[in-house]
Amino acid sequence: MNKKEEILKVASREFAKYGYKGVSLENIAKKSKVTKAAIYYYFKSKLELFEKVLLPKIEELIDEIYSFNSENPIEELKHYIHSYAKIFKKYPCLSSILAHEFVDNGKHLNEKIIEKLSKIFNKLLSILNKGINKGVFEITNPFSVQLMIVSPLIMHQTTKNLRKRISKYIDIEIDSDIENIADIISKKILKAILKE
Amino acid sequence: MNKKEEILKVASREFAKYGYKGVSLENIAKKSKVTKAAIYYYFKSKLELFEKVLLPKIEELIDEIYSFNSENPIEELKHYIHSYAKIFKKYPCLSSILAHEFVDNGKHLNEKIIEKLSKIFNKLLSILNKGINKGVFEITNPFSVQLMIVSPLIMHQTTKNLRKRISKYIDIEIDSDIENIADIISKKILKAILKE
DNA sequence: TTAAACTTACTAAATGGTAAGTAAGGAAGC
DNA sequence: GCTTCCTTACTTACCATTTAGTAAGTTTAA
Repeated sequence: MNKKEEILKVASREFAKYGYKGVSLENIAKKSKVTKAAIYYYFKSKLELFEKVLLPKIEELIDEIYSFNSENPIEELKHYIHSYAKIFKKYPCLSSILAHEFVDNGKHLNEKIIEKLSKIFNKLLSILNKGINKGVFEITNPFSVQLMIVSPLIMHQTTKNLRKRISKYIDIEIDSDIENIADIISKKILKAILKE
Repeated sequence: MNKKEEILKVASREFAKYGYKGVSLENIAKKSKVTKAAIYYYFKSKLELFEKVLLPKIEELIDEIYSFNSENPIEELKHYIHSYAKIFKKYPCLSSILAHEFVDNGKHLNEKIIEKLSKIFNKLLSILNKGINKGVFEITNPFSVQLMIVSPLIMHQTTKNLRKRISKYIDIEIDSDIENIADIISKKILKAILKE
C-alpha cells in the first residue's frame, strides 16, 4: 500500500474529526503505521499536509458546481445546492474540515483556497443575478443565501453526535441523509426566494 | 476591579475567538493581568472555567426564548428566531463558542449544558407542532428547521473575517448586522414552512 | 492572628519540527 | 562480475516550546 496515500487518507479523517489544532502528527503517523518523520518526508509541514488534504476536494466541488449550465436559474440553484450534497456525501470529511475552518475564521486556509472558495460563491452570485434579471427571484442578500445553503449542510454533517445526545432528552427521529437535507433546504430556499 | 469577573470576561472572548483547545490559560491569565495559578484559585479546571463562561449565557437564551407565549405560532417562531439574534448580539462570544463546540461535536459540553440545549430545541418543537395542528405550517423535519435557523446565525458571526477575505475577490457588500440576518432568515423560514 | 487572595516556581506530558543515520536498489565505471 | 556511488524512502533519537495542573510560600485585609 502506498504510504503517502495512506497518510493523506488518515489525515483527512483526523482533520475532519478534530480540526487542524486538534490533530497531532504523531497520531496521524501511528494510525498510518509510519513514523512522524515519514510524514515530513512527504510533506514539508503540517500546514502543507492540511492543504494537500483539502484542496483536491474543493476543486472537485468546483468542478461539480460548474458542470451544469442552464438558462433556468431555478434549475441552476437546485444543482448548486445538490453539488454540495453530492461532494459532501462523497467526502464526509470535507464538510467537517470546512466547518472547523469556518469557525476558526479560516486560519489555516491559504490564499489559494480562499480564491477557490470565492470562485464557488461567484457561481451563486451569477445564478441569483440571472434569476433576479429574469424576474423569478426576489432581490436578496447573496451572502445570507449562501449561509442558508451551506451552513445547514455543513452543520448537519458535523453535529451528528451532538444531535444524538440531545435526542436522548426529546422523543424524535434525528437521522436524515445529507441528500435528504439538501432536498429540504433546496425546496425551502427556492420557496423563500421565488418571487410572488 | 473584580479579578474573577475579569477572568471570565477575558475567557469568554478567548474561547469565542479560538475555541476550547485553541485557548491557553497562560494567555487568559496574561490578558486578565493575573497569574495562571489565580485562575486555578477561582476555577478548579479549564473545563469548569469554560462551563462558567457558557452556562449563564445559555440560560439567558432560554429565558428569552421562553419569555413569549402566544396562540399565534407565526409570532412565536419569529420570536424564537429573534431571541437568538438578541442574545447573540448581546454576547457575540456565545454564538462563536457554540459554533466551535458544534463542530467539535460538543466535546466540552457537559450533560447539564446538553440538557439546556435540548430545552431550547423543545420550544421549537412545540411551536412547529402548534403551527401544524392549526394548519398554518407544513409538516417538516424539525431538526432541519433548527439547522436552518441556528447555523446561519452562528456562521454569520463566526465567518466575518473569512467573508472579508473572500470579498477581496468579489465586488460585493458583506457586512450585515446580525439582527438584519435574523430578519432575513425569519422571513425566509416562514415563507418556506407556511402552508400553501 | 487568621483566613482569603493571590504569586512563584515548578512538573509532566504533548507537540511541531529536525538532524543524523540507514537499508534497499539501481546506475556507472572498471 | 564486482565494486563504488548515489538516490529513495524511510527510522531513531532528539530538541525547544507549550500547556494543564500543583505545591508551597507570601501578601493583604479584617
